[in-house]
Amino acid sequence: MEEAARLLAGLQPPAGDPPPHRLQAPPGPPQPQAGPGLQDTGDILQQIMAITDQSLDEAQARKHALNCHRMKPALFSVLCDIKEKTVLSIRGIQEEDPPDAQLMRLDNMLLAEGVSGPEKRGRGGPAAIAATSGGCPNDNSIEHSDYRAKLSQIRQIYHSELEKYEQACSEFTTHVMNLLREQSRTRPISPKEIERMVNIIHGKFSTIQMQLKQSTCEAVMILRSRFLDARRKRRNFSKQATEVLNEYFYSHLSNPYPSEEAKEELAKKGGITVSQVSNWFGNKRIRYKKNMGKFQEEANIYAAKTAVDATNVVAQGNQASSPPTPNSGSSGSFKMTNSGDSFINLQSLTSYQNSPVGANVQSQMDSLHHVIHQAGRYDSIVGNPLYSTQRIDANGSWQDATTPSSITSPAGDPGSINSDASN
DNA sequence: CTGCATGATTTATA
DNA sequence: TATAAATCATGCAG
Repeated sequence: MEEAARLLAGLQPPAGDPPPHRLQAPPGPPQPQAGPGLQDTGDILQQIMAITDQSLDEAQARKHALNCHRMKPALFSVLCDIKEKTVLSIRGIQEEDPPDAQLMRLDNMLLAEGVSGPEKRGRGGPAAIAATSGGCPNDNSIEHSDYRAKLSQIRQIYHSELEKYEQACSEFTTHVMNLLREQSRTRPISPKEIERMVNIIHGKFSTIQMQLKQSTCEAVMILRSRFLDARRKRRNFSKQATEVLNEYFYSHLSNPYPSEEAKEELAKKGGITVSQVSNWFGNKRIRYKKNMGKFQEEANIYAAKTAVDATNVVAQGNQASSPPTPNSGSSGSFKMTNSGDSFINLQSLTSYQNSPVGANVQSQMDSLHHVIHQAGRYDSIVGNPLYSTQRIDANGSWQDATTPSSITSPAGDPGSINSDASN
């Protein structure tokens, strides 16, 4: 065995030669100082090298021949010997695992975005498209479904790629394992080494997988940012949403601050989000206050509408259909007592109802109040926002306390405060 | 193209 | 933290 080792040592490539490139052994003569045993070993090696060039059957036959070669056990033990020495140095290279933090981050993000993990098909695919193309006029949901459709597209690609990688990985692993098992008959390969090789392969493939995850994450991020940008692009609310919001606004003109529950209700009815409701009321309050003349017609329409509705509802004895009114009754800053004779008229108008006074009556009073105001003074004060302003001002409710002059001054020019629309 | 309408965002304030 | 006020940026009718 020792002799064989020495012989083999003579076959080692020269120092400068990169060892892995010797698969196709040059058919040149053996080493110059070749001895008799060396010739045999060289032959064997050469045959091994040439095995790739052979046809499969031929290769099989040659392999068999090699296995039966008289020098084979000696060569095998030499290889075992060499291996024993090199395996130690290989051990040290082994452990290099901890790029897991990033992988975890990617995994978490993909999970959070719904790309990986269980599929939740609430309204992602064709169903959502059908719903939006049908009756639902909600622009928001159109964008929403668009976003979801794109996301599910990403998800699909991700999963198919992942599957492909996994399949390729397992195929390759199986292939390598078979190869190694096969080769273990001619050279010493322990099961542990096979396992190690498998791990290496898995490592390589998981690197690819991580790249896939990374690019998927990037795609999702881009999609998200685009979606958010698109959301920033203003889209007008549906008629339904505007209707619902205006109804609430004008029927709660004395205190147009919907509670959280009311906002949710409105959001649901209008098919928009709660924060959109908040935005809308913020905009509406400020714009209404700034130029009431502009809104008078609208106010009339909605006030009359809701007043009629509420009256009908109350007449039927059903009080539950109106959204809860914050500060209804005597609570809050709203003071009805200052609103003058029209309020008294309003009281007499509404007093025919025998139902208990509650939110509905409050809203009716708001609505009717507005109508009465318009009916009484319309011909003389049409378009003058100061009239309505006074009413709100007199109620001491939600007028701007910091700029009372523009509201209370009877000679104020409505155009002068209409600065909002000028930009 | 222009000007107004309008939803969203930003900033200040209580 | 909710709201007022200012501002931004787009939608849309004329």
